[in-house]
Amino acid sequence: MKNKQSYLQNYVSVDCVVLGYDEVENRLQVLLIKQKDPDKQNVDSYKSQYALPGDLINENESLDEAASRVLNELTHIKGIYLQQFYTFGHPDRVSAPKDADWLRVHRKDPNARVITIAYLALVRIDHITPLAGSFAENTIWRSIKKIPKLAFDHNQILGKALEIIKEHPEQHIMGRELLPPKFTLSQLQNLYEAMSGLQLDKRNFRKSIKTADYLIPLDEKQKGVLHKPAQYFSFKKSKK
Amino acid sequence: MKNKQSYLQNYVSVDCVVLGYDEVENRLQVLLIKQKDPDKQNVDSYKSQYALPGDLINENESLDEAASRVLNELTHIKGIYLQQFYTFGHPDRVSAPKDADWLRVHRKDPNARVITIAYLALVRIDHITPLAGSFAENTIWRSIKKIPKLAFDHNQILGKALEIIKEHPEQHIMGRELLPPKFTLSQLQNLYEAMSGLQLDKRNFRKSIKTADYLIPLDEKQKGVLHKPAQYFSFKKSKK
DNA sequence: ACAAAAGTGTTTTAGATACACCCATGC
DNA sequence: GCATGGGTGTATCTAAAACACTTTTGT
Repeated sequence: MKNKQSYLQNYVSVDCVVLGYDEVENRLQVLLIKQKDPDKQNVDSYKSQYALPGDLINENESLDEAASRVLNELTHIKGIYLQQFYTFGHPDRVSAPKDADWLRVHRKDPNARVITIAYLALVRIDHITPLAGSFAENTIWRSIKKIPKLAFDHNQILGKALEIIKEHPEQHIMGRELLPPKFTLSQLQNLYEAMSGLQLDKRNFRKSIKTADYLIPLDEKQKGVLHKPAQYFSFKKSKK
Repeated sequence: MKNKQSYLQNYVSVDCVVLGYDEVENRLQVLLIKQKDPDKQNVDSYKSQYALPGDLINENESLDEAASRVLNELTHIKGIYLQQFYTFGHPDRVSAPKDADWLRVHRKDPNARVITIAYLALVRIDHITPLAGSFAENTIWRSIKKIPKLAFDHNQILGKALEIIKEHPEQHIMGRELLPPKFTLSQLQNLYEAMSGLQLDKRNFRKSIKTADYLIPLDEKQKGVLHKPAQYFSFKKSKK
């Protein structure tokens, strides 16, 4: 019987793709952290990079719990729904030269392989206020149209996340509080458009969302707008 | 800066859900291995169990490569397409009493956590002949309707795999050689039915698959059948 | 009165569903 | 001639797509 399993252990991390819906600009932004500069005296030529919030898992937590904890430690975001979507484990995924400095400072064994389970979350961008923590120097929202070069293989991870929400926008809208408790149908349509990247016809959109009966019409209208005021709606509570 | 990552390493494994389509019985079966009995003198009360083929990953292989290698080592199956579908990492996923004996024999640290990336493959059951290897004592095909109790959390992993193919049968049919190179439309319909678990109407099925143009009609018919001979078809080569 | 977004219906098209009989072959 | 599975068409329903004008408010 072979014994090759004896010492073959690996680092395991989680990475979080947090997409924030910016209703005003009608676009999705991704939450990135800027890696903290370590003491420059010790580490020459260190260049901090942007990265997805992510870190190694702890011993007695599930992967889902790890994702929540790590996101909280780096950005102080709490209580959002994170969904696992893919696992990245190429042997070289953290061994690009651009990442060497960070690893040298933050890992006992900078050359070790790291396998990462990627998570996806969608939030209202004005609903949470990230606050950098742990090794995050600060946090920023970046439009998904203008993604900088990220640490490790994070561009690839983000790309896969964006594919997923484009394919199934509807699955990521209900019950995620991406809109205020009371919203207009135009707001909802804008959200769908931002997620799918498509333009939708107003009448057809309204027909289709009324067929699927997500919505409760409210006895309340917009006020103070310089056009015909829109009716407000809210989501039905999930049927389960 | 915290250093908690220092020694926190984990075992990482891959597990393969290989589903074999049995055309004669028109059903899907899953490939299981029977864990090899170690020397009974040393390990009392060892009970071998059925399990999905899976093992720890090696150092310099990608996850996809690991899945192929592990499957080959345990069953001598080669060259089939394996697709990652979910990662299971609950801290207790390998710590049930039923699994303790196996771990004691096969792992340096039997209490260590193991995170596993699960893979899915679909094959023609008469197209491959598994041959047990490594710690597999033998291999068996079991109908997905009658799954025994499996090692670790493998029942859960298999359940998730079956959900996935039920939801998107069409994605797992093209280009997987689940049928002979020449096949009849009834054979194809049976395959869809086995994968989706649904009964389909013959005329409607034929209409829909001819709309989507997967198929090349061949100038060849069944021979020797005691009914009207069916025309053969083959798949178009993938368009890419 | 004008600007700005809200709101509203009909027609067309395509795809999904339901359904029943004749055909070619081997024995 | 009979048993067996192969093969075919139409009517209906539903969902998606295209498309333009009137309404209500604030200024």
